[in-house]
Amino acid sequence: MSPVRASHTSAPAHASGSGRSSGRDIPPATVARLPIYHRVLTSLEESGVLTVSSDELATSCGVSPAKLRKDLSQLGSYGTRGVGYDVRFLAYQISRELGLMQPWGVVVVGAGNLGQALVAYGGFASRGFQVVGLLDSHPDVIGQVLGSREHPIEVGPVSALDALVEDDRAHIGVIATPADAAQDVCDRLVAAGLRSILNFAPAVLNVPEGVEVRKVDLAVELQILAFHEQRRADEQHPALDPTSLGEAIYA
Amino acid sequence: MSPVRASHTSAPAHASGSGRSSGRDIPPATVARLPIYHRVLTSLEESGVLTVSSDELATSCGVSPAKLRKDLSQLGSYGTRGVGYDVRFLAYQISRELGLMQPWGVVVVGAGNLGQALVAYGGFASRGFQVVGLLDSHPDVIGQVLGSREHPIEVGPVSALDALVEDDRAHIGVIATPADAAQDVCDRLVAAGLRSILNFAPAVLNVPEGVEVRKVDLAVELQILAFHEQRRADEQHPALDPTSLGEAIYA
DNA sequence: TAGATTGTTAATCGATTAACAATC
DNA sequence: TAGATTGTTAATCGATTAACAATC
Repeated sequence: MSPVRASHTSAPAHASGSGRSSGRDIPPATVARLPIYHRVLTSLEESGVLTVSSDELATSCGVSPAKLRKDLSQLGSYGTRGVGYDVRFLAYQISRELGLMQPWGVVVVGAGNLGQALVAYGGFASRGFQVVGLLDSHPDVIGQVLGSREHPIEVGPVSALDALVEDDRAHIGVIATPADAAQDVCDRLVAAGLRSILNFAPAVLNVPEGVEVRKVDLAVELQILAFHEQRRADEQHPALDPTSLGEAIYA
Repeated sequence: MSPVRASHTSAPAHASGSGRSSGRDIPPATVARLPIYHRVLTSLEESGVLTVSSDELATSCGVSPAKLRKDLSQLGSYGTRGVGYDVRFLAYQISRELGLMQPWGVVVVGAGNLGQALVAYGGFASRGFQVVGLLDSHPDVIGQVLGSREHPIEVGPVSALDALVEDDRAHIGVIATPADAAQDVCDRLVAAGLRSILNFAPAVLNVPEGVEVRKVDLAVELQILAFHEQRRADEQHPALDPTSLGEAIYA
């Protein structure tokens, strides 16, 4: 059985051009949307849908048809004028572009509430990512078996990092520690050889050139929502701006 | 004791111009960075730092000095040429702009792994957000007491939503359900009157005009990292592109 | 052929950057 | 006054959008 990467068996005959995805240098904004397209396409595929137009797919993905077509055109000409896109083929091309043809190993550092929830969540395994390590520095938690019933995992020491990377088991590092430990953990991840980091800690990370850091920050998201929430309140009571609020209330 | 919003006691004498923040219509990209500036400023304030230059603050926030100054200038002229920014005053102005002068109530729907981790996390309360409800539709979990030791919370039925919004206790809705329940929960949140939603479910939400939805998606973040990870692998083995990989390996 | 839909172009919009005049 | 640093301007860059020629 040859690896999936090598076989283009799922590509229909109208596959255009090179196997190597054409465009090169895909805009970051496009890359950030590809996972959505991929998920919706996978879902359509499971529903037995064979073809979609850019209009239909765009609606399902919550983007404009123009944006969708522009994005997809970055990957190549995978649609058929007058017909639309072959669901299965397009899903395949996007998964190839995203690097989903192979499973990536994820090591989570920090086995607190968040780390535990992440490994128990199932969100990793379901999309082709495998949790290859759950590490913590606290002696009390090391050795505990956490994770889900299907994917139990024993908490290891942070010192296990190097071996995981060395053996090509870990490819992506996830920081799920408190903020004050984040930079130190980040430095260890980079020192171990990782170049892809997902940071859940509310901290700004310093990384050398070439390291890709994505950040997920609950407080930031809530504060952005608070901003809009306040805007709405302001609009409904335009007179009650902070300068005059005191007088307005206590007049 | 008058409400904090009404008193500008913390503003130093050099406060320029109106109490109402000047610029209006702050660019979304700027709004998204304000929480970072605010957090770093708060941290500086706690360290007893009185003044920062845009260069120092920018470095701490991981942005360029030009971008920082541009962002801050959207709020007003809160700096002093030749000196820098008064840490306390700037933190105050940003918190006012972000709507952090008042506590916002957050209702979390979905008391599974993720929902539990969120309410136990402490990330809410620490930044002026209060979890006013943890709701679920599953009879087994309703009534359970979850959350942290400091902030225990009983799981309630989803039907409790309307009262929470009606009583002005809930302002932001968080969706922590599986993907297939997300749209339904979203519809209920909107119907109950919420206009600010944070979605952790891997689903595209349809919302009416005027509703602000922020999305946090673990799988999306990981797939973006996978894309970069694959790019790096491609660069190191340029010959082993998918088209020729089979032959290359099995030659 | 007629109808449908893609892929691409050109225009617009917004965000970033660099440079510097204003000014503390 | 001299040195430092902001706030703003203008240039650049990237992303979005609308429109349509290409083509199935």
